[in-house]
Amino acid sequence: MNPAQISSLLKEIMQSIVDSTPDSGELNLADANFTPERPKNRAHGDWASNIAMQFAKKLGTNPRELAGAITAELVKNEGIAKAEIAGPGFINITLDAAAAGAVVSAVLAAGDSYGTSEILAGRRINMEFVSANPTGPLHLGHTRWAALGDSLARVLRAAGAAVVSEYYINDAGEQMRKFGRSVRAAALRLPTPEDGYPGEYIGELGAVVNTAVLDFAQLAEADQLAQATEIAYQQQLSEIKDSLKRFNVNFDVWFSERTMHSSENGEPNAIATALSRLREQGHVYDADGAVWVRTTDFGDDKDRVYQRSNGIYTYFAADAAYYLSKTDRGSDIKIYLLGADHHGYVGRLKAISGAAGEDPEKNIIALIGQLVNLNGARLSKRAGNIVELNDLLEWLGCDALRYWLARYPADSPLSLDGEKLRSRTNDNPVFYVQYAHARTQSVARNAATVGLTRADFTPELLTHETESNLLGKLQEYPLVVAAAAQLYEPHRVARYLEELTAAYHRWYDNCRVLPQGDEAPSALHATRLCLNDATSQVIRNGLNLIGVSAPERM
RNA sequence: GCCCCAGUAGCUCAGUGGAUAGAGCACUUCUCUCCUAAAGAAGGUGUCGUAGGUUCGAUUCCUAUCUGGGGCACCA
Repeated sequence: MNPAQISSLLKEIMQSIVDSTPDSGELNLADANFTPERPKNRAHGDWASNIAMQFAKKLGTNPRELAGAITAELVKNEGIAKAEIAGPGFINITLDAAAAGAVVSAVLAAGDSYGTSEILAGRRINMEFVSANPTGPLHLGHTRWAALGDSLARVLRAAGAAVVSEYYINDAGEQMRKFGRSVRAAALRLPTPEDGYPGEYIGELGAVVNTAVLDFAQLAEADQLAQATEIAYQQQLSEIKDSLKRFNVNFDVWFSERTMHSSENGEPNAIATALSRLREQGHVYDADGAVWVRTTDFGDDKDRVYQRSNGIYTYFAADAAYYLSKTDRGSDIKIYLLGADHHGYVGRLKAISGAAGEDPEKNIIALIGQLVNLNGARLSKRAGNIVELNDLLEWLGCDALRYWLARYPADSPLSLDGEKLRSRTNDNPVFYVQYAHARTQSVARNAATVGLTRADFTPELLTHETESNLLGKLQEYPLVVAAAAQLYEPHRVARYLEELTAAYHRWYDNCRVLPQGDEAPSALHATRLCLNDATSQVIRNGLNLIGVSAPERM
């Protein structure tokens, strides 16, 4: 019996109580939450519900009395060993061992899909994250969003949403020109221009340009700039893609800002088209020679300039056109993962959404995250401690880095501690979790060598306290994935895995799976082997959601 | 000035309105002739920043306030 089944059972019972109570016509059960919780305290049973407290007042009774009526019905059901009233009106449900053990076969039958659901089915979600300028390598500042975004995309998909993950490439505008000038200078061995990009990688890109273009120095300056910009851009972008690939981060769409500036056959480009759309909606006005959008109508601090008095579109214009493009390409919900230093963005984005006739509160989800520290030191160019993603991967490995970045809520400050991430103890949770998986695999391998099979699965034999705990954890997994998806909080999966593997390790120490010595294999051994395998499966599924490998040996 | 985020154990941090607020680390002890000891067991910590409010019930929601971080361009 799983939480979903208990939930519908509770709902059924409540409905019949409501139906038989006079003057309860306005009571709406649809809004109530019937999903039981896993109590912290084992003495409170396997599952607990607070619905009696939610409804007592509305039914003109007190919580304990209502709970009594509900428990009387509950115990009539097969699989429920006990249903008790506790405290102010909690209902504590204890399952019999067979009903609790049924989760094992459910997990094994579902395999990789255990934990997936359809709760977000029909949602079309666009997720934009990282979106670093293609003018330099990815560094620590980008890695948190890469890890979090990719994990969230996986979690949302597991909940049934249609997700497009997207990287916006700022390949137009002043930063690109600056980049081009810097690379040209490097290729010609000239000093870095004022306001140019520093860094060794610029020199390397200059070398790439010289290799690609014969007699680069002989070209006219305009051609040099054009070639240097283009070649360095392509090179840098492909390096970014490589880094993200090594980081196990996938993007479905690489969206080039340039495509919105260009047009075919004299048609207006996407940015101009977006402007006329906004103008038709009546949100655009002209003042001081510039073109403005009245974003204050939609809660922004101040109106924003769309096209400057010199005719050049602002960055905001590209953002607006890009936003509309996401809608046009079929996404209802747009998720943005932004650093705290960009949260000023959000007001503008919501204003665009409102101006386009959407509901900003529903169509935009802005996840604002705190920046990452390294060994306690703030990251800054001045301090010279910008660390490239590639270096971090080399130093710490993809698994440790991704796990660490995924286990904290985005809005929580986060510090990377190199020593800790390299350590192989409880200090470093990724090893703890991965080790548990390796253990499950080792048990399964040994079972094969002693000829233990899974045929005699007998769930009612799983009666040890540590078994009951472990079963409860396995049962919880789908709830955790669903909550992580609905709250956009992938870190819940990581935290859950730490609890699950702790339960596994305790069980492992208390309940031996394999027969010892000359002992003949029994149904208990077989049943425990199944529990071992089910745990293994759930650890794998969870690690996959956060993009971390599940090693078979360590 | 306005806006966003954080404040929970000595440290790093969990905690979608519920029962005695939890992990890990650090400290002290135990447990491997037998499935991976990268593990497990035992030992004690809290004015949940402060003050009000909302209700059966608040670390969680609201208001005020203190402290720390970040943000408020015809920059990109």
